[in-house]
Amino acid sequence: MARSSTRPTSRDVAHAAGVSQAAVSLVLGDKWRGRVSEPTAERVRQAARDLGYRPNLAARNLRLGRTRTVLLVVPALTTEFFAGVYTGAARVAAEHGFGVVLYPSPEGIGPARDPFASAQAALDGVIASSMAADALTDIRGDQLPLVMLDSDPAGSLGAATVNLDIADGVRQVTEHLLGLGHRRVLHLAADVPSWTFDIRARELAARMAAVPGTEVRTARAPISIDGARTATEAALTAPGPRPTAIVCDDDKLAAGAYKALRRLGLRIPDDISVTGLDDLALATAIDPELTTVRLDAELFGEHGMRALLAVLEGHSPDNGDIPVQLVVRGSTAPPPTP
Amino acid sequence: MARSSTRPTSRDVAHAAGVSQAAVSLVLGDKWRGRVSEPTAERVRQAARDLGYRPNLAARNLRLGRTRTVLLVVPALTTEFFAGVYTGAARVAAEHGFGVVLYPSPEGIGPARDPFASAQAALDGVIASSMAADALTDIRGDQLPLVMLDSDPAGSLGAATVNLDIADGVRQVTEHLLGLGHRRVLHLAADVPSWTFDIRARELAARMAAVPGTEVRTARAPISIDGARTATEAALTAPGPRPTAIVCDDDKLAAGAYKALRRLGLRIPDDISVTGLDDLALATAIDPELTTVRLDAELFGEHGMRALLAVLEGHSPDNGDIPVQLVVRGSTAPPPTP
DNA sequence: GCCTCCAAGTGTTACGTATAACTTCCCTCC
DNA sequence: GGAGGGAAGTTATACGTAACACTTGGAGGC
Repeated sequence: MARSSTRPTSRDVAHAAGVSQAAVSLVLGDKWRGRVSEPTAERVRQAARDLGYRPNLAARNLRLGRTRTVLLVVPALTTEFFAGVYTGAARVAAEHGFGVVLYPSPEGIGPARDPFASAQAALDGVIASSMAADALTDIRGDQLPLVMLDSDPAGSLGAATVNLDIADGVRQVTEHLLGLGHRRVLHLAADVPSWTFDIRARELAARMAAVPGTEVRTARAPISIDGARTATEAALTAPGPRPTAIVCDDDKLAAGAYKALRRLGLRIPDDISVTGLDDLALATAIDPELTTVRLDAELFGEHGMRALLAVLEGHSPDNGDIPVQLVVRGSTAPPPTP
Repeated sequence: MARSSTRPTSRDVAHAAGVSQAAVSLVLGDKWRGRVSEPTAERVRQAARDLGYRPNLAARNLRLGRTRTVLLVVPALTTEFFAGVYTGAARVAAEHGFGVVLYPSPEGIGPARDPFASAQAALDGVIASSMAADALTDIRGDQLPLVMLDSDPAGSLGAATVNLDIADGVRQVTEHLLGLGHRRVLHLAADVPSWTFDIRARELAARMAAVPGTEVRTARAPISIDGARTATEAALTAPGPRPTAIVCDDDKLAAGAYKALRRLGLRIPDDISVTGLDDLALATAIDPELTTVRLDAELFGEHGMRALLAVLEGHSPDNGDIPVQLVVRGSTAPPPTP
């Protein structure tokens, strides 16, 4: 049969179909109406099929000077949420003929390796989570179009930002707890420097401060179940009146709080209420099911991709935070009557 | 806002350093010892730094005819486990100057879109989970080197396979339960056609059949907490003697079983024991903590990558299943005395 | 003084593709 | 019967890089 070992090129297809390489490019690129006759086009397509021809992407990318490929930089840890982000981004990308390549910034210690060295695909642009901020310096070095997810609009050096309306989520949580009668709250905060966590603390403090006689204490923990358990135990065994509710920066922290409370013999929600943020699968796996804020990860990814496409086309993306929704489940109730 | 309209090329660097493009290529490619003097080399490096030069990967890939990039095809659903697989594979890849690109096969209905169209990077090889098997036909069409993860060695059409020793994990679970005195077991099976699940059923049945007076019933559920809850409730309210233990195909199914048992008013492990498989974060978030089989996802990824590198170099990879380890926690105990 | 050898480069080419510019042939219209 | 025009292609080129083959200017050997 044909020459083996090496992949067939468009020239091989051309030879097999008895036409020039240019004709093959026209036909397979779907730009042949009025330039190549239908029978000839069919002959080319048949030859391509017979040879199992696949265009060489490196060559195409070089020729076109663009790759229709975009990099999504995400933290390696919180995988469930960012799987949703990827799904949404990839869907929108596919609609526009783009591909998405993931760069999970390694969760080990130390700064992320250069994402461009690691994700060796040639790229048109980058979407980056602010939680993978250690990779950011590398990225800014390049002049690649960049969209930041959940990043401080003021501190993003001119990059476009797409944000979930976390502040509103925290507002909903706070109103919910205040409405139930809670006044002493423990804030179980993620021990990760990131704007998206800063904003939680700020909003919670502001909302609570607006009501007289309230108090917010803060405990910091790494984002892991064990870390959260330890921090919660320490906070609750400290002197002073016990909080009647724990507001957690995310669902994983809430799962850790559950374990601490169980150890301390406190019942949820009778003795103490707990809230999360994310609405992961975890939230309905634990008992009682967690009152939390649902973040629509896929919608987040879709908006991120759309923003990047806008930047690539020279428009400025339309901002506007993505709404989030409180989901009330069994982990919150009025505080115990003393 | 110096919109440098085009990215600098190696020719620009050459011009800035007063040398030829070839010299730039030699210096930056680290192949210059004895070919370029040290002062000149330093001038080139400085010019590259000044201009912010980054080699065009499309051009390099085209020239070299290889990309040092590998595709990892994973199912979009079970993200935590495959995050670990990615981490391990990426670590080994980096040691050999390779990059890894993820293709999470879309979890929607219908066959996966062509991964090569979607992950538009040019590729040297592919590692694919058998759980993303719907993408497999596309892959086999190409002649790309392929390594399958957790796939039937006999049915993989000659592709190399790397497998966890799931059979041994199930054996350990079964011995554990038999040792505690359990004789009637419910197998909560994943309703997903995949060799890795088939093997669980086969091994469980074989081990139980070796002991007289035992019985295995099977319930099938999609891999979701709600699906597992429904299936478990149905199985436990069916007529006949109630099983004293539930063996789940993975941890997520076990979480669903927990919810069903709580609804039915059955205590774990006093009334009924439960086991999982994976050892996700979920396993220690639920109460009581889950007895399960720890799969070392990172080690799995490392072995997969090593196997692919071997194939790329023309060797045949050394097979041998990856060991797994039973982790006994609070969800298993002797059956209740009647 | 001539040959050889080596260091330190330069000139050139090919990788596979997409497309602008050109050619050829044939048909139509005045 | 010549001008014009469209259909159906082909030829030629550039994208940015890596590497082979070649040049040049001395230093050293005999």
